[in-house]
Amino acid sequence: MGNGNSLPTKRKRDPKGTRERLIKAAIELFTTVGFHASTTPLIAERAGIAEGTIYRHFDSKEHLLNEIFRAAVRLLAAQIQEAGKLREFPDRLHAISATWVEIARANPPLIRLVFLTDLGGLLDSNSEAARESILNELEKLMVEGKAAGHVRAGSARIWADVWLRLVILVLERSASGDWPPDHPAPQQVLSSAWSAIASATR
Amino acid sequence: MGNGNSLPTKRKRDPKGTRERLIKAAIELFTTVGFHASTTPLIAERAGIAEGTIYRHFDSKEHLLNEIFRAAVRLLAAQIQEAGKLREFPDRLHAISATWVEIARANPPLIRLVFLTDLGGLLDSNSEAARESILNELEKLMVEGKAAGHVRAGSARIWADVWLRLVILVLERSASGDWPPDHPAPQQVLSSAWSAIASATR
Amino acid sequence: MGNGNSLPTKRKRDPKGTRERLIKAAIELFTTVGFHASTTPLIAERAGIAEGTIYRHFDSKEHLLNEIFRAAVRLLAAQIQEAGKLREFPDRLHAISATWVEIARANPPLIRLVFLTDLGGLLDSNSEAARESILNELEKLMVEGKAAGHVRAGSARIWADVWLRLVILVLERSASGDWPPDHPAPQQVLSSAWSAIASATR
Amino acid sequence: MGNGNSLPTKRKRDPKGTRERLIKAAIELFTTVGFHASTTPLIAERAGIAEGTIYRHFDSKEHLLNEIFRAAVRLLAAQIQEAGKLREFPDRLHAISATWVEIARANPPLIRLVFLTDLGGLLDSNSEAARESILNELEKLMVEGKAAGHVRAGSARIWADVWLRLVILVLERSASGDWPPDHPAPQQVLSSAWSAIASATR
DNA sequence: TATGAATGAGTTTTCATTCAT
DNA sequence: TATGAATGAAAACTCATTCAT
Repeated sequence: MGNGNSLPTKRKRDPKGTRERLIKAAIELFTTVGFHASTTPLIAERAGIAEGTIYRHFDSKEHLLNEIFRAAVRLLAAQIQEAGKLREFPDRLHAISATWVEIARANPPLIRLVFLTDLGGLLDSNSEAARESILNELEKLMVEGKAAGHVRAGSARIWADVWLRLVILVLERSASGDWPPDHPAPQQVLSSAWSAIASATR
Repeated sequence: MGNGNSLPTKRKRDPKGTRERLIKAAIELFTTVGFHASTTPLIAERAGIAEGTIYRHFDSKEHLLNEIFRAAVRLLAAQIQEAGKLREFPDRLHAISATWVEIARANPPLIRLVFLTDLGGLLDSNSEAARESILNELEKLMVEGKAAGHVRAGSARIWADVWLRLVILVLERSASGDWPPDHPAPQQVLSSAWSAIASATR
Repeated sequence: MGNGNSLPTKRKRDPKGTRERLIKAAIELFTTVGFHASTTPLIAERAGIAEGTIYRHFDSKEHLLNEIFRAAVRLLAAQIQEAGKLREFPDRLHAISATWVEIARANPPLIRLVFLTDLGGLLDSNSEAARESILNELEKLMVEGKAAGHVRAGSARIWADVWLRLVILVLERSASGDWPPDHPAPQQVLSSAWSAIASATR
Repeated sequence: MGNGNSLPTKRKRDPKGTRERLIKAAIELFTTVGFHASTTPLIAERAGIAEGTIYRHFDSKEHLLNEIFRAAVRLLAAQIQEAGKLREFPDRLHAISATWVEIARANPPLIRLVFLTDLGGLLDSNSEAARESILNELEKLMVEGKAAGHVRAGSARIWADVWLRLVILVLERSASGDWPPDHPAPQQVLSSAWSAIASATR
């Protein structure tokens, strides 16, 4: 729907941004129609560049995907690090989910790429490791949360996964616009996610 | 390698079974390597039939996928209906998850097809409706659960989704064999799923 | 030069011969315009088949080349074997060159493929071995020729190569039609080839 | 304005030499990997210049090939002229082959380009004429050799070709390093080449 | 019903060449 | 003169689908 550009017949030079436009077009397509349906002619057209130009910037379509993916993961993982600086365990989880939700609203494709698009078999080992790192970081947090008596008995890894899945639900709906900032659902689900992993402290 | 000859050395006739074998091969491939990587030559080879034979039974590869998908959904949805006959709300949820976990262990591809494989853009409207029906049925259950004071405040639909996502986590690990029947994690996560949606009633 | 076929607009089925026509078209193109200029669309068009059909018969363009090449080499090598049955050394060489010249006249592309077309880097190890086998067989002959006092001092391998190069000159001109059967040059050059390797017997 | 940045970390200026380096890189690549595999990115990289710079010096890749080829042929043809000054016919042939062998050892790519690399279809008419000129010059020599009773009966053109082919064998092996200066084979083959074309006088 | 050779549109990728700087 | 990002036509190859048998 409406990409504002309109350079008909003779596009030739936009002083800067070929690579940026390529990445933007690719991430949008990958996260909407999927990797296979994002053909190189389509990506090029959406980016307003020639098909061959893709290969000046990336070795292959898979390489393009992996580079974009890792950049996205890095951004999200950085938020976990940042939250680690807070004192209280629940505050950390809040901080992470809050920032991620903001990102989901500001940049839905990024969230979709990392959490919603099925990239099975397309990610290289570096990318898989990057993806793992998110769960690993969350797991570390959960270990500390357990030590502080906040988290249920059971594997910290599992609670990291449980919490993440419910957060992803929130991100998904936030990214789609179904749950705008003033909607009550995000808070409800995040609170529910907390209940899912919290120890039944009295 | 073309053995153009015709020495029926191998399999030739299973009077009943061409269609079954085709479906089995397709579901296994779709859920392991994905729809695009499941090429018709590959499906045919795995099913032990000729490529052209696929089109005796299904109009297209997408049609094949959709038929299989709907059959799988129907099976799972039936368990919800079945559980609806039980009196107590929590028992119903237990019954559903328990049966699904059994299915996941007995027939991992089926569970993968419905819950784990990304089929974005490949499902027709009938199939999408079938998929929706699972959430719709769960939602109905949640409505009743709310009426009985078991479920948190908030949209029943949301709690259906929350509960389902955590159950899917269990199904995923059960289907993969990571969590065998005697593993404690399934019970922990299912209990966690209940906490996620349960009202804090005493 | 004029492939006599003429099935316009709607070619569809020629009861037999797809593979044969493909091979014929390929060998003609490889030996006239070269491997790189023999594009798959061109080969297909010349063979009167669809481009994709090439790949039902051969894994790749290189595979196609190698299969054709080896078949051609086998044919030529067989003539050396055959000649080995003759008693006298000079008769053997005569027999080989005579048969090869016949082949060159009857099937110029075959000779071109083996001896004239530059296939550097395109042949797989099997094909290279096949090509070597021609020189190896000739070398064996030369060893016997030396033992019988017919061949000059020096490495038998070298005299095999020397003799072959001059025979190739004859084959080249015979294949091109420059030297028809009644032309004196072939005999002159073959006699010259003999002088090149013959010991200065008194 | 030069290039905006300015960290002359690498090579930058060989005031004289861009064209030379380009030619050197091209001839090496053409004669080792072939014309098609000698891509412009590769040539440019090997020459240490930018891809676009090739087109400052040559209209096209084919043009580049042809210019190089003609320069090489001119060098070799000059040796024939030079040898023409000698009195005796056999000395002339000796002189030519000796100089060429030296060139083959000093500059293998040059010899490969003219005699060994298959350039079918890539040479323009000027280049073809240049290539012909070598045979023409040799033919003239052979005509004189016949007049002096040194050369066999038959077309002088043919004996030029016969002699050349065996000399090429020597050049090939000398260029590859298989036959170093002290190896006996070159003399044997050159003597054999002489036998191939010499009249059976005496 | 089953076959499998044949199809041809479509895919990713390469590369000689151009042109604004 | 030199650069190198951008181009776009063309290459090899794949695969869902058709159809004569």
